[in-house]
Amino acid sequence: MNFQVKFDINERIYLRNPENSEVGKLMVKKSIDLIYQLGFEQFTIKKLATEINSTEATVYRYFENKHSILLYILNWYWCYMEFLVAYKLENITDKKESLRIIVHLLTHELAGSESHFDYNKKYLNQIVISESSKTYLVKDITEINKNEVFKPYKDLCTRIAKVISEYNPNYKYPRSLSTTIIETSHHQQFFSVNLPKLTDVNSIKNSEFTNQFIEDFLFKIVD
Amino acid sequence: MNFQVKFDINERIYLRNPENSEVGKLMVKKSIDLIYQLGFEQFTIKKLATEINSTEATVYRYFENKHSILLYILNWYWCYMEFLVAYKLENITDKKESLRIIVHLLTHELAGSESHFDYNKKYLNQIVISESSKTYLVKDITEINKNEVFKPYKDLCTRIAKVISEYNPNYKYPRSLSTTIIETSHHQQFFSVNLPKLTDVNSIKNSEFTNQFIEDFLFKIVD
DNA sequence: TTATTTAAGATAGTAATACTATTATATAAT
DNA sequence: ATTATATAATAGTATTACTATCTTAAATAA
Repeated sequence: MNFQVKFDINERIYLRNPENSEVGKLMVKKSIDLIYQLGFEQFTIKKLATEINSTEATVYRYFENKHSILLYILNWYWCYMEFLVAYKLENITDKKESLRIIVHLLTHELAGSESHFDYNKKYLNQIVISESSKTYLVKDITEINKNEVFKPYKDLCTRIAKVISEYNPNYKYPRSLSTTIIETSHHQQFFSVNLPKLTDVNSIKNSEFTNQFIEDFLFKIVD
Repeated sequence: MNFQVKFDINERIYLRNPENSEVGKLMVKKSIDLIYQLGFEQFTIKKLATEINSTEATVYRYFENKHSILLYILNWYWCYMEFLVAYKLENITDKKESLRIIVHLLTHELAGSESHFDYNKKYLNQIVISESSKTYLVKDITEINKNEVFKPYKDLCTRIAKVISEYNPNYKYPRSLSTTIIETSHHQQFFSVNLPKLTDVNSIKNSEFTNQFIEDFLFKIVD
């Protein structure tokens, strides 16, 4: 079975919906490729324009600035992750198993077709790990937040918090625990690859290590 | 009682030691003020030069680029934090109490004189919360890490991990747990102020909330 | 005291970036 | 056939992250 999912990304993130044109779609896809390759700081609108055989002016007709492009990508990811959580938890009654599935989803690469039209899931995963905090660690966070651009992240957090509360209704910090496992899955994966002394990785794959670490601590907390 | 502490910051972070001159010291102090006020992205060498009544050329004689200035500030913080942990844990035999002290230190503002010569501790604290991850979430992390610029962070991690292992020698992930409580103290404080829906803050102060959350979380894991 | 070293200040300049504005052209809808 | 709309092409601005050079002031050594 194979299917595609589409999400309505918050209109206030873009000036013109990139989903509605070929250049627009190419723009987002190539942004993912470039941010993965160069890192967000070295990624520029000029480089993106060159990559899509177009001009800076065209890019600026879709996005106000490069921060908006990152936000767009992350919004897509948060929506996709929430969809995946909902999908994979369907018909699972065992709440322990539900939590295990969530941790697995958060710590492993997104599955998905690697077609030419699709976003590169491996790249997207790396962007989430290395760049996602740059969407909110900005001085004008309050202004940006007014546009509800973090709603998909909050929704994902809410959904996970709900499962935590169903598993243990007495646990006092379901939302904070939810964001902690999300953020921890990012920084432990980053550290285990780049600054391994900050972790306890051994020979196993970093995603597997992070999965084990988070599963271990999650159940110690909620049990 | 009042005393000052000095740390030998890794020589590879600066070109000329800012501690050895008045402009140098002023440069670091004003960088803290400006990064706090503007955020790291809006902070520029030009603005810093103007602030210290000097020129960009002078700043560049001390630091290669603005990333190095952030690294210098964070290195100072990590050294200071490790010193504080060592100092506050002196003569404490109860390991549970030791862990409580560590969590308190990580989640509360640094104490310290607010003299004109000292770094502004309130600002420094905010920089640690909002900007510290930008020291390592960069594409050239591998290159940068070769200069041992993250040694103070690793040392802090090692020291906390040691206390965790002394408390519970069977716990398998002391280093990862150590970095997790450090990083969690940052993002939960940030979220509780700026994106409170991602947390469970109520009316209490965000540092107090974060302290309670992490203490609860830590002891459920290591007990 | 004089000579030498050293750091800071003043000034200028470059390449890259994040935009904005304008016009011409191609395409699609009416 | 006309109109609306999007894109491409081009140009331009302000800011930034640097680099280079030259002068001046101060500290140090002979």
